Amino acid sequence: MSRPKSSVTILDVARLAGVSPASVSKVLNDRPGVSKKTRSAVLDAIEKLNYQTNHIARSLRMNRSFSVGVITDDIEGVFTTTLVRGIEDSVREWGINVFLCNSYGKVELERDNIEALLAKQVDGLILMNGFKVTGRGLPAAPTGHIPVVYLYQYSDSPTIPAVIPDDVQGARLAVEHLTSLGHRRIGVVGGPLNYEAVNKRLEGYRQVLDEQGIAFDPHLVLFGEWTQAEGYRLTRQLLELPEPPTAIFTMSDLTAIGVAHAIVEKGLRIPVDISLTGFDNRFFSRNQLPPLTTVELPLYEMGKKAGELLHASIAGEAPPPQRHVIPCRLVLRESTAPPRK
Amino acid sequence: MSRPKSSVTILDVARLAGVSPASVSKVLNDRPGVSKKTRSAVLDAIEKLNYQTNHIARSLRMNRSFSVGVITDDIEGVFTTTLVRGIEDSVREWGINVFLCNSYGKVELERDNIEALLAKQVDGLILMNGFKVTGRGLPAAPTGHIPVVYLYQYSDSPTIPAVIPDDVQGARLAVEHLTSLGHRRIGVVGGPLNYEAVNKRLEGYRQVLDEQGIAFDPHLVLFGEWTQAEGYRLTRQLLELPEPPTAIFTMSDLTAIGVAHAIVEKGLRIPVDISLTGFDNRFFSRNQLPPLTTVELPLYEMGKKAGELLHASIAGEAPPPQRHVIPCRLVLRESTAPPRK
DNA sequence: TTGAAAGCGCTACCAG
DNA sequence: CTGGTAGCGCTTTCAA
Repeated sequence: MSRPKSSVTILDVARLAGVSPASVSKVLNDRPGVSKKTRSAVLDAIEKLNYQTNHIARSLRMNRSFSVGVITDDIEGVFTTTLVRGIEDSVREWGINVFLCNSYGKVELERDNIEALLAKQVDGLILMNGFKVTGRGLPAAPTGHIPVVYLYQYSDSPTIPAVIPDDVQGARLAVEHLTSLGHRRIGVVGGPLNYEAVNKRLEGYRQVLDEQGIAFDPHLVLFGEWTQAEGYRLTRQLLELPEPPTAIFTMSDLTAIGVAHAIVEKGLRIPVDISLTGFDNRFFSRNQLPPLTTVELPLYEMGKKAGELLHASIAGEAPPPQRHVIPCRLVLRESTAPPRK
Repeated sequence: MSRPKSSVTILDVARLAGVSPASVSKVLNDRPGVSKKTRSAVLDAIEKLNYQTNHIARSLRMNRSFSVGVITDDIEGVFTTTLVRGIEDSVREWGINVFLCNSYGKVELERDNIEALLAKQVDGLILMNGFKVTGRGLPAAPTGHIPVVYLYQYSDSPTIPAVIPDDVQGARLAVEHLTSLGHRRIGVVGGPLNYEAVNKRLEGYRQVLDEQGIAFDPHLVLFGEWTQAEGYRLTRQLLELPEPPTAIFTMSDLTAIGVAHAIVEKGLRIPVDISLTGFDNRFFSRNQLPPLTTVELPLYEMGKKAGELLHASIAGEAPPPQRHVIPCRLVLRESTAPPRK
């Protein structure tokens, strides 16, 4: 059960260098007040002994663990790993490691995870969500005095900053692209209306319409589940309109597959007869026939931002507790073209 | 920089309960040698003060951090998160948390990560891989005395146990299903031959052929990249054979999409004219037309097993340093049927 | 500039 | 069964 304690300590280094442990510590932490001579002696000894800091001891003393916790509702969610990669890349620069926990979206598990992470003395917490419907209030357990940030998750709490994609701007990107091509009748195949993201994207759509002087036609915008089947169903509806759209703005790449099926089935061609845009830039969208023009979510950047925010809070710089909105990017492929005359 | 140390310690508990810190510790750790009375007094005090163990202090004292490190080559790999979920679920039972690190497949980064994790005094390490070509030797940095296990990664090191899927058995599942349906000419669209998994799956294929008294026809088995395009290309080749196969065993679901394209393009129907099986059970395989019969990789179970193995090693039960092969599962859908007579 | 010493919160030994 | 106490490896204060 107990493990060998072979490791060399700061004391060993001090002895070899002929100085005190205090000086070694100063060198290790780049603190002032140590002579060139002492410094190099210490460095030599560290090298010679292959000394490695024991972070546990340091953590106990400093009351700071140099680790943060990340709790996700859905570790297998399609957006999760890119977000985590961003977090990891940003905090690693500060010598911080991340504990990853999965809560399966269960409150009790989130509570257990928070408590476990707190006991491990994490310096901060990121609560993350693949695709959450609406904003959320406080975490499932009190998080004490450590900073918390929400990632891909609207925050209802005034004290907790949230990092989210700019859904309004993302939608604008797609719709502006379509209008600039000359489209005036642009259909919308959206997700469920109880998603904040769906409302934001709708807002972006309407903004562009307004700016272009295009009247909003409610028959042209339909909402439903985030599925292929739903995309198919809604699109059939759209195509049966007396005056069908010449382009369709879809709010998810997965749904867009169903949209494409319905279009093709109707004997129409993409993009000649009808243009199509997706959202998310999932891996398969480049392999669609034709390759799908879509809006890329800034997942990696969001993860990085969340890490930076958390680090800033840990370092004491209170970040403005607000929404941090990260812009999306348009990925042009071959599913869009000017409308037929 | 320094944070408030509001936390209540074991000493506070001891004082309130009117006992010694030693007794509190015993209660906390379920150690024998404490009377019912003392025990309940302690429990009361813990409750009253809302005491939370400081794991850092405990770790320093016990030389054991109750955390393990997981290093992955590719955090965004399609198999990664399910593996991690398995690990997490298994080690959580033991009060262990996981540090997740991404090495991008770079040796230097793996080394840095190992060193950082060692400094954090992790109790063990799991090195994980999405889809690695062949076996690997030692980790990129010495791991000291802590146990290491490879996950989804063949091991060339006699001292490091590896958890891998049973590719032979998985292939057998698919091919036996096909032969039991009556197929005798079964084509193979495989991945690159330098992958261990590809060779194993080929072995499974040949085993079943042998058992069924079907002659191995080298013209029927083709290998190439793990892509859709390659599946398409190889299948066209297969279909131009003087005596084309009545079924195709594909070694990845992604490739199978290309295979299906080639079949349909040729005017053949799945499964009426030709049966098709995939491998991996990726999320999209159920949405193929027709839904794809495929072999599911036991990713979650593999993660669990790796966690268990690691925990056993940490607890001192030296695990047999060998391959731990986890069986696959056949997912029957609609892309397979008896051959036409 | 240096180092002696006091702990951080906990566990484990050992004497009562 | 109980509790006093040493000490895990480190940082930090403070006096020299």
